[in-house]
Amino acid sequence: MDLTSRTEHAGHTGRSCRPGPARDGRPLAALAGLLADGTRASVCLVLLDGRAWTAGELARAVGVTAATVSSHLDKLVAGGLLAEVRQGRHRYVRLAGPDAAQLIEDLSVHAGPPPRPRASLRSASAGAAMARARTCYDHLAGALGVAVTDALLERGLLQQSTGFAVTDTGVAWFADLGMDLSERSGRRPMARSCLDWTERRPHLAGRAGAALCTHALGSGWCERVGSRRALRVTATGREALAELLGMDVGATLSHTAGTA
Amino acid sequence: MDLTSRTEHAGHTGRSCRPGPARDGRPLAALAGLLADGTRASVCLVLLDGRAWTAGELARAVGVTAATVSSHLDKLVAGGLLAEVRQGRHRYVRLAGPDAAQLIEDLSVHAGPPPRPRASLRSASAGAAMARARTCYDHLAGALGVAVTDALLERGLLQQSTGFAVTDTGVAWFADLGMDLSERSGRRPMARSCLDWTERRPHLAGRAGAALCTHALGSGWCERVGSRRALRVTATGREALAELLGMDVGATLSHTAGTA
DNA sequence: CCCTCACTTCGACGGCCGCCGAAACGTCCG
DNA sequence: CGGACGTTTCGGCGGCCGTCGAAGTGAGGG
Repeated sequence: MDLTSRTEHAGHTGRSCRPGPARDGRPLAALAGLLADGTRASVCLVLLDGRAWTAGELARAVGVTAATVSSHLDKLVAGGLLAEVRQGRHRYVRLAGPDAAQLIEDLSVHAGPPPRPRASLRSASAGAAMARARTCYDHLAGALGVAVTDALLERGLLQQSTGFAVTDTGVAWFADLGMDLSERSGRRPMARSCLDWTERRPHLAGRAGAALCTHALGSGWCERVGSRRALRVTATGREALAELLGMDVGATLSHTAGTA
Repeated sequence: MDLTSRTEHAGHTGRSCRPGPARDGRPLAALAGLLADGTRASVCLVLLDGRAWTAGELARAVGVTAATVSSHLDKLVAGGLLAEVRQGRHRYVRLAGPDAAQLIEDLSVHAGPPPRPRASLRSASAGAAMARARTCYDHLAGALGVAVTDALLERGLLQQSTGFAVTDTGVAWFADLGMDLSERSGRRPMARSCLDWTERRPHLAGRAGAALCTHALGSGWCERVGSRRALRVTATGREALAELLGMDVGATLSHTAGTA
């Protein structure tokens, strides 16, 4: 209530009140509050695979009642983090968009488990050890994502400054594979950097990352394993990655993380 | 009941029901929880000015008791978002670092007031209308920050791909002003893009942004107005910006936003 | 040495929120 | 049409948390 009066004050004059308008923190708090619950946070992390899940699936995945997850979904949808599609007696939800996915990713990184010292940062992307392949919302992640990104950088198809930028030759490379990166979709950048939890290294996201992931799945380079985010690189995928990017994808790709 | 039994099942075995370990959302929730309170969020937004505030100042700024703010500071410090320095009977707190500032900025943008249609995006950076100058953690923001960024881009000192990158000539330009950008401080990028609330346009942050802001304040280009984030461009600053960047900084800089 | 002041601790109040089981609602299917 | 199933609503329980005033702690200053 003290809070209320203060806000009325500052709220009406916009942001330009005298010495201490103290920009209202409630919108921020409302957004943060959506993720401030362990169950809701888990739901969002599960949805980072970029696909739509039904309410029941999510309930089982995070270990709560359908009733509980239902109310959580209400909040997440109302808060704009999730989008829903009702189909018959099913309620499908997915992340509202790349923005929401990015937000959750960012927070996850900051909240990350106490910065555990990594064994060998380099060896993780060194070919044989690249077991962990998966998707992150709509692009490739895990060791596979990092390795592909490294390969793109090495071949001059991608450039790293602050984030990533697709070079001219890179655009041509994508075009050769039937991916037109020029068409802008909303405000989404062509390339952007995404830091994931397991690798702690940036990998390619943005329109280019999404296109590459779609292509990888569509042309049989990778296939989903189980019902989650895990991927497996197929034989044709190994060939394609070797030919197109000079990557040496070991045979260890059969075991993937995140499933059993 | 089928559902029920399955849920008990999942509940007791932790969250590791077969197909999905369903990464634990609690770390994320804990971090989000820090900002999920209106008062704590307000405190963090106030601290975005990059300076250290005492507990009492913050209490007055956000309109709560000293006792209340004290407990909030405990949590924010424990959560790693704030750093504190005890000096005599004062407790100074500031944001823990650029990471924390960036996190709060990002969330603020997402939580931003319903995407209000901007009047004229371009005119806002057009010289005479650049009244709103301020700092954002440790770099220039507001219309001034955007205008300076635009000028840097126009002169080829900065390049925009996904984010920002300082060009070679840009590094030399900074060096001429006595700023050595080569020294890496931690993992902070040389240049990065920061999107602030008021302009809704990216401006220069990162090491280069911080160096420029420090230089602007140190060499008298700008001076703080009041006790908050607002800045005023001085006469010498106008000259310098005109000479070095060809900027036409109107005389309207005397009125600034955020103070009176 | 005492008074002031900034801050912290304590206790208590109140409210909000996540959780569940049970029951209701719709849809799909046989 | 009736039964199964996914989802939602409802009621109620329990716990956590933000808030304050009052008392306590400790540093500064006269």
